[in-house]
Amino acid sequence: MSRASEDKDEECVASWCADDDWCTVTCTTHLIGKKWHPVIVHRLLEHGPLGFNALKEEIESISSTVLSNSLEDLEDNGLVNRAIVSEKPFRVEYSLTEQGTSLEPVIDAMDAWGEAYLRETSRS
Amino acid sequence: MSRASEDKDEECVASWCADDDWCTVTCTTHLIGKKWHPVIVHRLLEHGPLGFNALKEEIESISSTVLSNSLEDLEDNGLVNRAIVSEKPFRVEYSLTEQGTSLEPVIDAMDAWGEAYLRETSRS
DNA sequence: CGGTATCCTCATTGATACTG
DNA sequence: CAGTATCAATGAGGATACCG
Repeated sequence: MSRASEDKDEECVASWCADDDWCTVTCTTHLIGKKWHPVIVHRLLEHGPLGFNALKEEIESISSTVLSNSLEDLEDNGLVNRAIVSEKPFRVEYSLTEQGTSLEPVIDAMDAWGEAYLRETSRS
Repeated sequence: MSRASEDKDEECVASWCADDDWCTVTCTTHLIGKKWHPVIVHRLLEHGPLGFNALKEEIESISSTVLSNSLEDLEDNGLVNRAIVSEKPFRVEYSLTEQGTSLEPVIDAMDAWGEAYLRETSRS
């Protein structure tokens, strides 16, 4: 029952989102504002579909538990797709859905800004 | 001593940031990934300089404590400027620094994506 | 007005160990 | 390989009350 929680965010979206304009920003932060979410999306944008451990290697310093939880979260929100690509040697592949892929501008903007910020601050 | 913590992130930036590329995304999430940070920046981008309580009103449902902490955080990271504009009736104004203002593309992207996401999911 | 000081609760993170 | 189950530690978020 851990890999199915389709009941928690359908109405939640409506609840924490009033009709103001800032809710769109709040919405985004709720969906990808967790510590590792943007990084995961970034990785999938860069490398395409990845297996669980491959993804784990890419991110480095994330634990299985947290990666698992994060992926489930992203899956529930329709941003990431989980596909079983092989049964015998059991293999899965995580990839971005269309909605997940559409995050590219956001991630890119964050990427670019982070780079500029680091240049600014740690210029010695 | 609460309004001065200039020692905590100068080298911290270097510590959690290796030389990989993903650190730029991680960097951004560390700086504005907290729950209210993007909203605060969004508000300041929209309305320009605001006093403490004015900002609090704009955000709605944020407590003084959290707003205070968040602003201090943003200040420490050089994204927000705090100016005392009047002593007699004590008044301050929070505004974005240049670096804070440069977050506009990021916030805009989040804004746009959140809007699209909401359209997609809650289209009935 | 513009905050700070406490204190509390819950969420997130994570280490470790184990499973099919 | 691809996870899950537990449990411990931390920390963020927030209610309340009070101060200059």
